[in-house]
Amino acid sequence: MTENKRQFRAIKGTRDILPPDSALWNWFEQTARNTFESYNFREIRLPIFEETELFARSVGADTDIVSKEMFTFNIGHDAESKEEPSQTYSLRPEATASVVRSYIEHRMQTFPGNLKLYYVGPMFRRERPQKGRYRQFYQIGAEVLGQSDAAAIDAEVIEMLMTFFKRADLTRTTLYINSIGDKNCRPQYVEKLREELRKVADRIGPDSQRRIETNPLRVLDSKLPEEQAIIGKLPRISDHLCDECREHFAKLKEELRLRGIAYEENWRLVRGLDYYTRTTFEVIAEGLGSQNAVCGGGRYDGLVELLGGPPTKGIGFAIGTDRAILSLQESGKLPSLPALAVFVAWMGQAAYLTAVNIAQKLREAGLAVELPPEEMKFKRSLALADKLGARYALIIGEDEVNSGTFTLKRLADSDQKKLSKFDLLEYLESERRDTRA
RNA sequence: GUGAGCGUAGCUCAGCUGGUAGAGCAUCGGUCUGUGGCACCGAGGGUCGCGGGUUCAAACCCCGUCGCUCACCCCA
Repeated sequence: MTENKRQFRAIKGTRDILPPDSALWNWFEQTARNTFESYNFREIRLPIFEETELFARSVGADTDIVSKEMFTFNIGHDAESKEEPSQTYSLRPEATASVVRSYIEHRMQTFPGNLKLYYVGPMFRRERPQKGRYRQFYQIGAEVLGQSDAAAIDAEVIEMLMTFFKRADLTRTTLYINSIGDKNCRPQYVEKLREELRKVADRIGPDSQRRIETNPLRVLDSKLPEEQAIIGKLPRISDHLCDECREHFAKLKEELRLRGIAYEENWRLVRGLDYYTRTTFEVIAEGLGSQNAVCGGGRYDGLVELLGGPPTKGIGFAIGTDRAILSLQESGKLPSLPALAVFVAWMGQAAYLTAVNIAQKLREAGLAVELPPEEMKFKRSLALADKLGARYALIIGEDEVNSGTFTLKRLADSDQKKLSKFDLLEYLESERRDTRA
């Protein structure tokens, strides 16, 4: 094998986010941060790997995510690392488990009020990649943990989410909500659903048949056209919620209405993670493939206890950044992001010193400046400025050096003027303020 | 894990019934020693994903393999 010629490439399901896309990503994530902080959420930064057991316990050992989609590795098995005990770790497939682990570890129940946290970062699932699905993908998520399970919390979380989408100009989305009951009423419903499904088992596909025993709720989620009529006649959880859950769901809808949040009830909306209770919600967007959910979330009142913490209520969501960005790009409604402001077109060694100095000044003033490291032919210099998308070319040659001025040329319309150093700084700074606002 | 489609230059693609590769764009340079976008000229860049088979001859046909894409499952 001649390994020296081998081309390395990003491994399956991972990808590079290159400029100018990276600017769009930063803007999107920054918009989320700004929105969330206006709701008094604060950022938590978490490890990207944890003990495998944490995910098994929280997400659910029988879920696809844990049973076959985690990147898991062992350390401490070889002699060299004998200081550390043998451990099995996994790259996080989602972040709620880590937030809850951190909540318990740092006794955050002693923090004042409801704890409102958000996170931004990569997640890892070993699935077959397709449109809008990657093995390393990115999520922006938020969680509220505390003693209260008031429907107003659910509503505020959803309002915040939809407000963010609006600010990011990710419109043409649909919010679906549902309640899947709690540990009192859901098991009864699931049993009833199972009974009904057994009666029609011969008329549904093998996947759905299998789920009758493993996870009857998932049958409701089936997309097979031939199963739709049958599914439509199955008992609905909304008719089988206990009084508390029914009231909570009614309250949520009332809260959403008074906040002006448009939603659609979707009795077939079930979520794949074991820890959800009561409120579940999902946002789908246009311009995506079959993976069209850009956000999923719900309430998880038993999770903190399940992981060994005090009785605590919780709710949260996770936005799929890759998909949201994809939808944004498909919509064509992209924001105009800061580009190169000034290209310094200098000629001759006499101008070089001036060029270096003014570049420093302009950068200090917050402008993006490109200073060619080597002398270029003037014509090529302007051509390059154009190709780099600069708004201005700052021309410094013999004339300018002799007269102590600068020639500023606006590339868009070729408008050109001679300015003193003071006027130049003044002019560009005010121009920057105007375009930023 | 399952299925389908596709792999020719950095990108988008052409290449007829098999005769050992081309265009546009992009990049770099020239026409053009202080004025970009245009035009013209030129250059670099490809073991046609890889391996095997059939054939006098394979980018093209056959088999295998790898990769990518989309879909299923499931999920953001």
